[in-house]
Amino acid sequence: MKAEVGAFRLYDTATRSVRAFVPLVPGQVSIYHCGLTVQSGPHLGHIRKEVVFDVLRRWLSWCGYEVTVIANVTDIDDKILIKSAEAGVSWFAHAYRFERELHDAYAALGCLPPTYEPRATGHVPEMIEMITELIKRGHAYPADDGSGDVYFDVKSWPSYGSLSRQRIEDMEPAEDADPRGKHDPRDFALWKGHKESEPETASWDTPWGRGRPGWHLECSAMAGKYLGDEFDIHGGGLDLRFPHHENELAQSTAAGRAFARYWMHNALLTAAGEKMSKSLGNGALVSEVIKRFPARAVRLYLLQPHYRSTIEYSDGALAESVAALERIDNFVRRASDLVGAASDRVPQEFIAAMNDDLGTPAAVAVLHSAVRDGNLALDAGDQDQVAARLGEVNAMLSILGLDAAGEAWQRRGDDQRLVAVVDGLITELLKQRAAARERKDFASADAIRDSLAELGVEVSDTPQGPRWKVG
RNA sequence: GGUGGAGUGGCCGAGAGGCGAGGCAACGGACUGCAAAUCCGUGUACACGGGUUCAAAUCCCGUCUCCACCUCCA
Repeated sequence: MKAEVGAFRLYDTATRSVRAFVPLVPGQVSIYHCGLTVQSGPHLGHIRKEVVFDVLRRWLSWCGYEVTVIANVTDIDDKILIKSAEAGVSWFAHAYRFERELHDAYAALGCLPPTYEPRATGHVPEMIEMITELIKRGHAYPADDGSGDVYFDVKSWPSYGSLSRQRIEDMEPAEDADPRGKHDPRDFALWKGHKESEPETASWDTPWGRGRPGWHLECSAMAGKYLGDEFDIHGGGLDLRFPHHENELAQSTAAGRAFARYWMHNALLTAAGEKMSKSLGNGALVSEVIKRFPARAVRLYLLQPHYRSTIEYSDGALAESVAALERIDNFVRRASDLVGAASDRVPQEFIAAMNDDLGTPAAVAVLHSAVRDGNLALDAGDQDQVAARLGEVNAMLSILGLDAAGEAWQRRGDDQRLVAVVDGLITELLKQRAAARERKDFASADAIRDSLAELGVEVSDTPQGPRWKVG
């Protein structure tokens, strides 16, 4: 364990305060965060959550904890059924297609895969077990209207509303005002009875008739199955706090489980002043954004603000991150050329920043300052200092998931022999340019540089000789 | 109506009573055949109005604007 237990402090939505993080089991951390409903391609807001929890996981791992991360996939819900029907494909094909897109998006943004990613449809027995327990304890009831729905009885659970600090009496009545078989309009569905209009494959047998999982229940059931009755951190976007997380908390505790010890919510990404969302159709799809901006710069863009601050999406700000990352990469390249590999070392200020509720803004500032000091050492030709700063920069980049050589960014299929050939060809051209410069034939030298530039190869002269990169 | 959160320089974005985080951009300089990269220098910012204090972006009161959630949104 590199870090002192309790050194990491985390904002807990349930208590609305930053608390020392003390895990349930010493040396281990269990995290559950709500994954996506795979009804359409992920936008930048969705992936912000993945990046935030990826950094949390990397940080806790660096601190020496053994981290288990469970992120579910909601592969059945109203919207999946509706959209798949519109598209004329089966609901499971529709869900799986977007599940794959989600995986592509995490990988593109350098997120390590969760320890396990359970699907809702694979956990019906666990849900039935939980509903049975809730009915037995008097906190749930099958609908009176014979629909096959099963509801949670919010009035039977006095602490309902505690996570979001809302009182049942103050809640706005539901818009549709259709009480169906509910005892109270605020009761929510644990299980949804099968409807004639829905495909037969989208329903499962239960003691209450055929039907399908309710959204809230599936997370409680899966968190319980993989992390146990009590676990450390439950996360998700701020918009899930109510009703989703409130309902999960109510169900799980009403079923006799202690559930999450800390609730962590990331703020949302807005576009033109409004929440980026699937329903508004204003989402910048990850797949589109990474065509226009390097994915690592997108990740840096998402980590420069604190995870609890709203980010107002802008191309301009993203472009700034591209420039900032280029400066960091330039240092790493120049320093590595000079000193080769350097041993990792994480600065104390970086540790302090990360321990303070995952303070990535201050952590990134420490990174920039190490880069500046490293550049200074490079200009001075101080190899020891260059190596020291390079080791720090690499270590910090790795924790933030921004190290270009890290496993999350490794592209498969790069042909190393082809890379060697290209390097050889360009080096040959650079030799000719050097010869031209030697005889002060700058016109020829510039012509070579210009023709390489047309191919997208940027050449720059350094004290160690010419360097090239694909810009 | 209820519950949270926000308004900071040209831009992005931290901080939360006392030396102006950091980045991007701009301008000036050093270096360079020219560039690029890099470094150095240049800024009297905290929505508005009051108040508390030796000292307020930060605390208090009021006002304005914006965002999120209030039954299947990350």
